[in-house]
Amino acid sequence: MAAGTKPLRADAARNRDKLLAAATQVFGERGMNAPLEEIARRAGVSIGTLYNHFPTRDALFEAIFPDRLAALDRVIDSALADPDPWHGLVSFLEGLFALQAQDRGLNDAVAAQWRLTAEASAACTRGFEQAGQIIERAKRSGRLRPDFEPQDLVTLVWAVSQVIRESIDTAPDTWRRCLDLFLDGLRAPESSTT
Amino acid sequence: MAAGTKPLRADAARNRDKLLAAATQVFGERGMNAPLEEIARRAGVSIGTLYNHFPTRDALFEAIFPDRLAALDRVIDSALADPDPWHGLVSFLEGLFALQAQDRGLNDAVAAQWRLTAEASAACTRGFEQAGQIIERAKRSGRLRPDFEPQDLVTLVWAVSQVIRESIDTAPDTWRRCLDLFLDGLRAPESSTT
DNA sequence: AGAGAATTTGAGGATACCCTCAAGTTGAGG
DNA sequence: CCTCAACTTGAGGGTATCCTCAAATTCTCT
Repeated sequence: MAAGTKPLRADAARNRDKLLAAATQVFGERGMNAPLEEIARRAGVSIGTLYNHFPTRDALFEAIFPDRLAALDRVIDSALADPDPWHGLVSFLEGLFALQAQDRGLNDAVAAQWRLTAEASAACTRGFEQAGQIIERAKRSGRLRPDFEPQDLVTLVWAVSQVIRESIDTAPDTWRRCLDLFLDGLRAPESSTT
Repeated sequence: MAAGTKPLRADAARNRDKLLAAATQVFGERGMNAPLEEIARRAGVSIGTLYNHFPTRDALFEAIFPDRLAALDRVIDSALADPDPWHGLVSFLEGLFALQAQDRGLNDAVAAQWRLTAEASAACTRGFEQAGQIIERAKRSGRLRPDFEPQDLVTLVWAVSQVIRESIDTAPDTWRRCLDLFLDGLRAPESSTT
C-alpha cells in the first residue's frame, strides 16, 4: 500500500501469513491477552520470528484488525441502507455484537479500550461516525428515544461485551436477550413525529 | 461460630484482622486479582503469615465477603420493605450497583463467576432468592414486564459490572445512565392490571 | 522465669510470560 | 554454484506473581 513497503523475501512473506492466521485464531479464541508464544507455536515459527514481523502485541493485533473492520463496515453499510431506520439500528447492533461474539479478541478490544494506533484508530473513528449517522437517522424517524447519544452506544458495547464473555460458552444466545431488553428501553416513549 | 474453631493466639488474631482490613482495601481498589504480597505488605506482615491464615486467594476473599453480603442484605431488605414494588426493584438495582461501584473486588466477583465455596455461595443463593422475590413482587404489581426472569438479573449484573469497570475512573455516573436505559426496557408495556 | 507450642519470617524455587540478540540458516541475484 | 543480505532460531535474562518451609521469634501457661 504505502510507498516505503519493501518486498518481503518469499519465506518471510509465508511466515507472516502463517502468523496472521495463527493470530486470528488465537486472539479469537483466547482474547487479546493470549500469550504470543502460543501464536508463534501455532504458526510453526519461533517466537523470535514473531517479533521480527510484529515488534509489539499491538502491531500484531492491528495487522489482523482490518479484516474485522471490513466485516463491521458491511454491517454498517447494510444498516444505513435499510429503508427502516429503526430496523437499521437494530440490525447494526445485532451485527456488531454477532461479530464480537465470534471473536474474543475483537470483543476484548472493543470492550476494554480501543487503544489502537494511527490507522486502525482512524478507521474506528470513521466507524463510530457512521454509527452516529445510524443513530441520528433512527432518532429522526421518531422511533429511537431522542436522548440517546453516541456515548450510550459505547456504554452498550461495554455492557454487552461482558455478557458475551460470560455466557458465550454456556448460553450463547444470552447477549441477544440482553440486547432485546436494552432495545425495549431505547424505543421512543409515545408519539412518532414532533 | 462453628464448633471446631480453635481460639487464636492474641498476636495471630491481631494479624488476621490486619490482613482482613488490608484485603478489603486492596481487593476493593485493585480487584480480585490484586497481588497477595501487596495485601501482606499493607497489613504489615510477611507473605508467609498471609498464607498461614488464608491458604488460598479465595479463602481470603471469602473471609471478607460476609461484610459485602451484609451490605447487600441491607439493600435487599430495604427494597422488599418499599411499599412501591417497582421502586423497590429500582432501589435494589441501584443499591447493588452502587456497592459494586465502590468495590472492584466485589464487582469482579459478581461479574466474572461467583466461584465461591460453601458458605459464601449459600449466602449468595439466598440473596439471589430474595432478589427473585423483589422481581416477583414487581411483576405482580404490573409495572415490571412479565417475561423478566431472575436469569435476566444475572445478565444485567454482568452487563453493568463491565460498564462500572470501564467508566468508574473517568465518568463514574455512566453505570447509572446504563441502568436507566435498561430500566426503561424493563417496564411493562401498557396496562397495569390483568 | 522457663519450656514448649503457636506463630512469623523471608529467602528462594516454580511458573508464566515478556523480549532480545548472537549465531545459524536460507532465498535471490549474479 | 556462490555469496551475502535477509531471515530465523531458541536459549536466556527480565519481571511479576505464586507458594513453601526450615529457622527464628513470640505468646501462653505453669
